[in-house]
Amino acid sequence: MPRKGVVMREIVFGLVGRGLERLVGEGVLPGEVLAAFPGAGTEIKVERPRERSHGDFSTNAALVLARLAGMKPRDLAQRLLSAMPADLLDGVRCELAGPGFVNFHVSPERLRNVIPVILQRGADYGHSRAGNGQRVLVEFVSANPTGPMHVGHGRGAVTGDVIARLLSAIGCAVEREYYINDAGAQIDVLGRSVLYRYREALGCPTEPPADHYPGEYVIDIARALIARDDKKWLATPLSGKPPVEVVDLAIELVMGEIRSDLESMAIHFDHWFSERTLHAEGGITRVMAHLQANDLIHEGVLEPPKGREISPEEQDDRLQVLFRATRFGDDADRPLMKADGTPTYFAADIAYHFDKARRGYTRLIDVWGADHGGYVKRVQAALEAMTGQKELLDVVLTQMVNLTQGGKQVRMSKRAGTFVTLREVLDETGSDAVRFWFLTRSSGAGLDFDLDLAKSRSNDNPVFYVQYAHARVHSVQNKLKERGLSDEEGDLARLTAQEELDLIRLLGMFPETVESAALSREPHRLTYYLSDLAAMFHGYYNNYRILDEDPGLRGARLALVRATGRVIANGLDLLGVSAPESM
RNA sequence: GUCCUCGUAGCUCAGUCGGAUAGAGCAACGGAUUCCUAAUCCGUAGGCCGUGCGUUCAAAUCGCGCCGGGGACACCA
Repeated sequence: MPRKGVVMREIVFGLVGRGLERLVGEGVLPGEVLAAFPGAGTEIKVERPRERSHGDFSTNAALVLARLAGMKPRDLAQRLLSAMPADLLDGVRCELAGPGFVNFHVSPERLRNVIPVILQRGADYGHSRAGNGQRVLVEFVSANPTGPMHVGHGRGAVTGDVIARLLSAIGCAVEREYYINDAGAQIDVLGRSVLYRYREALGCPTEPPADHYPGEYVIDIARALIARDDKKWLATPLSGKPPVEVVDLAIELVMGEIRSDLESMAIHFDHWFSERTLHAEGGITRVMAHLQANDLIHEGVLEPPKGREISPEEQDDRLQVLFRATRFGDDADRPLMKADGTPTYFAADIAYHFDKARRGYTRLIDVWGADHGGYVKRVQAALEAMTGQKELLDVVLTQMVNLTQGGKQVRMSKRAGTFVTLREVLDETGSDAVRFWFLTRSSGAGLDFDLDLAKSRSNDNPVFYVQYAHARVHSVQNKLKERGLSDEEGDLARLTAQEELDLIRLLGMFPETVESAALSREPHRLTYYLSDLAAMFHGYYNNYRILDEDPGLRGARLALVRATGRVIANGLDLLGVSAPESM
């Protein structure tokens, strides 16, 4: 009898692996085939067939290896079939199918085994060690401290946080980091914007600075500045660099808002990394020296941008310091120094990412808005230049969020200061709706967020749909007590209906869903899984009485229902969404 | 012009980094309620997977070329 807790998929991998070993031993196949299997480098796969009649698992091994063996695929498949060890075959029926697939049908007895496994492992079910203890740093949000978060930032926030949760679940050591761009030109703009509103509030208005942030929040900061410093800054000019004391207060207040928004969505960071520390601690000079020493910097003239017309006056023929990004696959060499002698944002970003690498993470993940997509190559290029490591950094890009209400689009414009903030949306719909909804699409696809639907208590609202499935699980159990029915262990063999076996199969796929969502950095896979699971459960619930009079059957169905509730709860937990027991 | 991204049912999108007869939700149409929450479910209909070539035993998936949408393209971040 196979051990409880061993995932079915692993057993099938074992079957195929041992079968191949034997064929190698018999000289049918060359030894190399074993080196790769079941790693990533092989074409040989064990997968879940779409078609149910094709079984629970299927392998293409014979199709892939037919040429190497000099045999027809079906003949090789037949050899593989007879080479598989009988001791692992308990409850698994294998057959040759199609052009040379070997299909594995798992018996109902074996399938049902997952129910006690889920109930035993509880909150741990779905967790694994597939991540192999890797140290991963996920950097996300990193919204500039120049204004409140908008919904687009929110999407990045949820995406990053759930990627981090998923990676933890598969056994990675994950840390979350927020990069604060608290140095640079946009911060000066913020400072001047505050001074402008400050003078306005004190009754000494001036012309607004050429570039300024129009939002209400700037006025709030100005008021706070008055409260703290009174008229101290009235004589300060609105051009040039604003005083540090003013800028720092502004950053502190804006970051306070951002932190509280994140807090409302239960997003916690391990590190808040300030760009200023890079400048202060010489990180940038270190990077420049390193690049210089490796002949990765040269002086050159920047090619004019291709996308727009450049007037002759605008044209810049100046020699400047460029990083040889083209050596690492980027389209152009990128500037490291501004005309005023200060480093570019890119230079700081190299230093920042190099700093991450030096902290010893085996993997870096950045979540950016899609509008920064053009930036991916150069940062990856720089990181490779600094560390010699390729593919250390994964960048996940999130597309825009369109807010709608009653079918009409809610217009957002940062320039006009009328954008709808994340805070407003959170107050309107709540964290659960926002978190779940932001993951109902792959991050690369645009997303419509319907404010009305997201807070509606209807089956059209995917959040409620899944949460309600969970609530139902508990509602049945309450009913059981209410009626004073006995809660016996039940006989799982009584679960013979097609719907029951399908539900059980789906429960068994939860761990691999978590794993694939984590490894591919695609949290939406989990969202889809939960919606499917909820749908299947609702269907089952509607067509079968859980609280049957027969205690044996009742107990079995209750176990299935509880296992389903467990999986939904675990899944929602990975999404950071609550699993209410009643609604 | 270059790079990124997307193109799948009327609409919004999945499709597990090549698998066997391409899925879901919404919308449309037809049903289910003396019953554990109808906040739910069941059924019908709907497709040249943008397009052409190529790679392969096998392509919605990979490569190249077009077509179309979105985004990014010098010392802003």
